[in-house]
Amino acid sequence: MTQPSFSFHLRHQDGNARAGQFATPHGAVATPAFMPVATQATIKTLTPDEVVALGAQVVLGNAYHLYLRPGVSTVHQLGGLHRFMGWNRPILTDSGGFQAFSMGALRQVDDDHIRFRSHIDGSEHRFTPELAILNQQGLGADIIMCLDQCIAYGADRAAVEQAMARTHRWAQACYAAHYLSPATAYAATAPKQALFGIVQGGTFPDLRRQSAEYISSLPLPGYAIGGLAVGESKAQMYATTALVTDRLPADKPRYLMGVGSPEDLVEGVAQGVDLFDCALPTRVARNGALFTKYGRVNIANRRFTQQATPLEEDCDCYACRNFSAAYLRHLFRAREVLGLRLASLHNLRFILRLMADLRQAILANRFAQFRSSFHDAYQPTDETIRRQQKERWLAARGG
RNA sequence: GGAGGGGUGGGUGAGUGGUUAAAGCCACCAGACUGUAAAUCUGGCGUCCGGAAGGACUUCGCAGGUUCGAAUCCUGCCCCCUCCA
Repeated sequence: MTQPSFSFHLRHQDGNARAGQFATPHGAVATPAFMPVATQATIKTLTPDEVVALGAQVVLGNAYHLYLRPGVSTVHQLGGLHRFMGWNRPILTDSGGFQAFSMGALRQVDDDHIRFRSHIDGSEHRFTPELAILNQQGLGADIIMCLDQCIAYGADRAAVEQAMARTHRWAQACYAAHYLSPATAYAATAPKQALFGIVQGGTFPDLRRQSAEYISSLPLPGYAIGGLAVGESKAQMYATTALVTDRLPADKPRYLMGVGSPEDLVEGVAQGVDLFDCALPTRVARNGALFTKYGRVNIANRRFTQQATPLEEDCDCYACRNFSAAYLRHLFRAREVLGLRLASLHNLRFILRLMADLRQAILANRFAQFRSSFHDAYQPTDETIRRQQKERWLAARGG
């Protein structure tokens, strides 16, 4: 399917890391890029102007949440998602497949649909590939996603294979619905939307290979890697990412879904990923965890009580340019809403600046140096250290 | 002066003979969060040893007493609150 408005230009490659440009009807996205998450048509606590000022080029909305509330037709009648949320740049919507994974007891997955109960009022709904496409056409995002089945880490091979097979069938059905039978209620928006496919396969190398090959055989303008960052080790996640990007076409954007943390973004870029989205920076910000170049800190900790200087002296975010770490700590302890906003501004600025720095490093052919100096400074969290120790211990024990 | 009520771990507040180192909430101290059911969740919170399991010791205004055993019962003292005068 030829969609000239969605051209991807690979500007430069340094090792496997890529710097490119992805065109959409609402403007171009310089990659590698991070998409802040606006599940319910808002980056929680921030205005679109603020999000633009942070350096975001594209944001992610969620078709499942917006389908339940306020409803796809409502958004459509109000002029589409861009106008509804006051964001006139590119938007990507997720299909709702991930909610079938994350909402546990409320859903049931069958071969041709996902059935779920609304977390809002308990009412029953179902998504088929065709409905997932229809919903996303109604919302009108620039990039829409195939319905897929994300499966938990630790599931046995048969279950992972089954989920992968469904994902493949659904991808074919989504492709057909979006590109081959456009006579839907929202036919006018469809040509202005790029549909991305999603690779699944858990952490089984052969399944991932198989999935990457199948999904990339569909003539789509971009390909995503799903089902990662769901509990597997970072080593597995990075290895799986590398294995998949190796088999995706070089001339199309690659999108690693649901990633990530600063260190994961650097590693994703190193494996040749172009697009990322993640709730982590903003969610964690609202819970008081802030990124610094030396690692993550909890701003509510006692050690910040008297810190008159900003959390990061050389950070150019609004919070660090105007307030002391002690003030941020105070806002969190006092449960003031400004604390949530300042923390979100800081974390998103940290991530978006990181992406810009990665892009510059690639263009200057110094990605490897950037990567290693980043990791030298950025210390993993206590929990990550504990996990790595456990993995080493299990590996040693297993021989 | 009279009548009544009450003093519990940082705060509040359960507990009225053993299952109580003492509920719950708050505060405090940490940790987690990856295609957002999240301004949420988890752990710790008398002292000492221990990674933990666990163990030792000291606690319920103060001092005595009854009892195998007391935050809980008795006596005295100190302090606080309410109402009446």
